[in-house]
Amino acid sequence: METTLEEMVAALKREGYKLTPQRRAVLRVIALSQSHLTPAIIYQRAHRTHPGIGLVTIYRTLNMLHELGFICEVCGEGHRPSYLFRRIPQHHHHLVCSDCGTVVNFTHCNLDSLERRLSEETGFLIQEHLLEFHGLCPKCRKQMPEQNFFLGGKG
Amino acid sequence: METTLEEMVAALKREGYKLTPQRRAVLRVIALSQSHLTPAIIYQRAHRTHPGIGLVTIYRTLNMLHELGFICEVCGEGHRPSYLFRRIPQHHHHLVCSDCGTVVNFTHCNLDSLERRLSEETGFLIQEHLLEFHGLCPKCRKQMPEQNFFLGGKG
DNA sequence: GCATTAAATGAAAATTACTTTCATCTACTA
DNA sequence: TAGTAGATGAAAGTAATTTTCATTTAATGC
Repeated sequence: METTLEEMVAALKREGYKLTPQRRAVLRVIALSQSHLTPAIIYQRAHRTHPGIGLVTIYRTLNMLHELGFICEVCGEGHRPSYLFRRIPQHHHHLVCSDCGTVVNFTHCNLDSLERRLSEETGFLIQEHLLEFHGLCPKCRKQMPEQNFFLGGKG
Repeated sequence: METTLEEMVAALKREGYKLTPQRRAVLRVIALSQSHLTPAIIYQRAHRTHPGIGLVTIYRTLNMLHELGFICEVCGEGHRPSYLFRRIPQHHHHLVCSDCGTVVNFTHCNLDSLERRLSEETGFLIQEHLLEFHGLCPKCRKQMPEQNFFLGGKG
């Protein structure tokens, strides 16, 4: 069901990539986190178990993992991309905590009928969609009770 | 119904901003385009009617317009942000042509029930969502008939 | 119209995020 | 265990954006 660190390792080898300690370190950081991580954060963490790792290696490993489909990009309104272990292989989207960064996956976006309607109305050939929900996870919600009154979106 | 260039100009003045020829040039470029534009493209176009305009001014004007809510950001999977005249003031989303960049707005995303379900299931307080459809507009679709066979999303 | 002034501008430098280059190293294969 | 293709990291390079600051100018009041 859920992709594991071991499966990632196996896939890397299968695809002909070498399994270096640096790559292991990056994989570990990604597989252990429930949040979306920037390259800089991944670098910091990987550095703890593997001092001497270079930021370049982080970028290269992220590219590789993205191409292999093991990580997702979180977009969050025009800022720099951050990355996330793709725990479930099927089509899904993310519910992102804007405070701590925790991400919950959800499948069944039910956008098919909307997609069909838009396609008919506009003549567009729709190829993909991007959907993300942003808010506060239960923990962060408790820590900021005043925020609970703010229910408005961006309009 | 639709926001006009004149309304933008009026709002700027109302908010205490000065109406400089540079700002006029940027407003014009944005109001005339049906696509999302990068700062670099806006710079190029504004340069035609106002040679000597600096790229810094583009960035500053875009920030201002974004804060005032006159432009939307288009995200498109982790790349650099590009901007778009917010023609309709209400909550809406974008259908973006991945070839020519033309954007069609649509309201009624019908995400309320999904949002409620997710909120119940996860305990998240959902504050906003990000939704974009990407595909080929009718014109570009005709120009690349071979693309019509590619209907798969990112899975 | 004209002086005043706070805000806006643009050149240049600084910053940030990322990519490329290249000499060295190392995980894997035979 | 040697050979080798692929991986690494330091350093340089690139691109996008921001900051700094001296100069200019749009709007206001006279």
